[in-house]
Amino acid sequence: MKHLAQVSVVGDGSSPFVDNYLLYLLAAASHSLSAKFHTLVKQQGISVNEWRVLACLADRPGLMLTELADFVLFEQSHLSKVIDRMVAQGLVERARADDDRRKVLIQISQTGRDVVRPLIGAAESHETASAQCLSKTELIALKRTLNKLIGYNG
Amino acid sequence: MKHLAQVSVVGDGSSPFVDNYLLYLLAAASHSLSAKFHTLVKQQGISVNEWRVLACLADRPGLMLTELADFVLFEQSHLSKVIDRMVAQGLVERARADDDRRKVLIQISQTGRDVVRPLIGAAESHETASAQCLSKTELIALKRTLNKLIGYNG
DNA sequence: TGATATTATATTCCATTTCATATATTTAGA
DNA sequence: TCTAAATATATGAAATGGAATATAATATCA
Repeated sequence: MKHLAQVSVVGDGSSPFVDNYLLYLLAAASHSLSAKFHTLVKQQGISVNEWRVLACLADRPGLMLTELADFVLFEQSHLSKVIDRMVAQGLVERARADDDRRKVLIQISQTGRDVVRPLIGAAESHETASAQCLSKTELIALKRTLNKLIGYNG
Repeated sequence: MKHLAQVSVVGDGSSPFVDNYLLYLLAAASHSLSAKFHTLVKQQGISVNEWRVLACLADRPGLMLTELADFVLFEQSHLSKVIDRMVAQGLVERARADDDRRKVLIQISQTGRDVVRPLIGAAESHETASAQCLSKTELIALKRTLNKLIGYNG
């Protein structure tokens, strides 16, 4: 992505709006950092959506579908279809909750774990490489700030 | 979006991966900050894509299609279709460049300007509200850091 | 100049995603 | 308990998005 200009950091209401617009900067940063890693993921034969689901499930096996959807930032109906495909591939399994038979709990399979483990390693390397332009302090501050924003705008 | 846990800021390789993964935090922040504003945009009868195009064009009228696509983070073929719809709505116009008749320059129309102006105001208010949880210093540092990342991973 | 390569955009085909709604289960209240 | 409301997920139709490719214009170079 070509970022066409670096402009003032504090908005004064006059000059270009988008360049200093927080939502744009977040989207652009997310987009440009993702590009290379997503290419790598696809080369492993799994889609970006599948990677996201697997990475979340590696941390939190057995989330119900709606919780997982919130976590991976998908629409519920969308996740339901993504899970269809992943079940077909043997990456995850659906299970009904005992206490509430409406709930579908998503379990990562052994295959899923085998697929995701090396990708998590690759993601960590990629993060390190992508953030080479930041000091360790800056990176920590960035993450702290992003967490604040996420919590505040939940 | 429900952020399920706040975990350590520095990755130690053991505990949950995703919660401290930069790409996830960027995507999650982008997602949760966008939600309310995107609802507002749609209530004005324009799509999020149209808003993005108009906001960029307000700053940079007359970009060629590919440049605009890079800027708004769309695929070229996708933007071509979005522009079709926007031309039909009278929001923008296509013009061939004199110096190179392959190039299509996208011009924002007066209607487009009228539509986007109040939305830019709304976007500014929304940004201020969303970032209430940050100090002014933190917000400036965040934007500076995001710009660094965008530049480094261009 | 003529042939070839490159660049910019549009189009086609197909997968993905969303919106609205249906189905199933549970909860709350009369 | 019975009924209505609420919740969780799935499904179908329609819109959107992306990869590959077609078309058109320009650039390169023998």
